[in-house]
Amino acid sequence: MRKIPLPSIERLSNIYGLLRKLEKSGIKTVSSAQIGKNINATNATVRKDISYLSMPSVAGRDYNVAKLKKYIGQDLKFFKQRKACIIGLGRIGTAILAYEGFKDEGFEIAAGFDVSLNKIEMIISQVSLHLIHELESIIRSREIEIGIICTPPEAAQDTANKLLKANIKGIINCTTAMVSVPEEVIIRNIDYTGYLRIVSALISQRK
Amino acid sequence: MRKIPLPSIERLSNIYGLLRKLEKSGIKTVSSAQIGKNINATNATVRKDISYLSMPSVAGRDYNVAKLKKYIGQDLKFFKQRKACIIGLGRIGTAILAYEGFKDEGFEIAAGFDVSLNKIEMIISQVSLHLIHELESIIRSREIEIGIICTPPEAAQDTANKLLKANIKGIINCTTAMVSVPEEVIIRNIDYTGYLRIVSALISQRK
DNA sequence: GATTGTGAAGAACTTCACAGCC
DNA sequence: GGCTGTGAAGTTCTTCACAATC
Repeated sequence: MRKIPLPSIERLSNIYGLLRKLEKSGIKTVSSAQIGKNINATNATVRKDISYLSMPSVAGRDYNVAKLKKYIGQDLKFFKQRKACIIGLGRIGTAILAYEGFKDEGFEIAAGFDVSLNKIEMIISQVSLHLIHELESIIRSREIEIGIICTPPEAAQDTANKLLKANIKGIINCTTAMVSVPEEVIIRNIDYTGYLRIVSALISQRK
Repeated sequence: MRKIPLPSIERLSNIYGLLRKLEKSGIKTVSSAQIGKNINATNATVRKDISYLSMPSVAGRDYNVAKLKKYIGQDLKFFKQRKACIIGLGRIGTAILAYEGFKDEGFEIAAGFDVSLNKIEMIISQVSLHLIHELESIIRSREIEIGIICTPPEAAQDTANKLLKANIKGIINCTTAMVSVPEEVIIRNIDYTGYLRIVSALISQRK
């Protein structure tokens, strides 16, 4: 298996999500064109993406949903359960905390952190909640790989630094602040304002 | 001004967000390297991005924060106030509804929609809330350009179709479902599970 | 010395186009 | 006929490298 281009990894991740849904609704086969329509890509792009996988080829007919899902899962290591934690238990943090769907997808929210003892005591959750100063030791002891930052924007970089110290492998930054990390740490930003800006800019360009 | 590449538009949007923060903290100038560090890009990329703007060039010294911000805002049309609406008033929908920061960024949440009359009556918000069947008429009459889908995933495509019928220009899809739209409509997905997957896949590739 | 600006080179990604398969 | 698989072509994006500026 050669190195998969980054955009292909992102699309394959999306295709994987699509295949899960198709499987649940009992659909057995799917074409590159159908996949493309769902993930907003061309059929050629989809086929190329799939060609990076180690899946043995059966040209000429639609993809077998279960098989394709298996190979994406295998090559992108989705079968390995990963642990994440949430830092900052405001509205967004608690919304993510309450979401039940992660487990089913192979992710476990293994801890939540906040600076406020009050919040930690008040919030009802299956997830164990802790004060921020316990962050490093808990991440290390529970082998948490991904940190989801939901703090106020002012605290974002500081939180990221704490995560880096605990040797985190990936960060999802849900604040409006930009956070900088060393090149080897994976980071994605989920910033509603940022998305509104990008959509707005693209709307302008269209005309 | 020539056509700006899409990745450049995304980065310029982020740079704009950064400049806003720098301006607020009283910082007057910034270098391409500093910007790059904040948005996770190289200095060359940052300079290239900026070169697409209509800003007159002053080689040799750091960028003037206010001036750069002005030109990005002008060229990407951030000064035009845009209206958005939220469809689906669950946890995420109401969290976005409650967020105060959009107005300050030139975005107005001009309406919220849900299928449940109970929710519409119970939720306390400055934003006017309506039943879903009013979607099209309100989008048209209030000139809403962007729809933020926060419904359960099963309802996502259906909601998108309704938005398309109302001639929406951009969609931010916050469900785990993939939504397909015609090419001329801008769409971005904010899917926590999807981001976890992508981060997870990239962590695997790193090793 | 440190910075920007930018044509040109290079790298990465997408699409084409058609052989091969069902 | 409609599908996949893929080398090759084409396109887009990023980085280099260095002149110009402060």
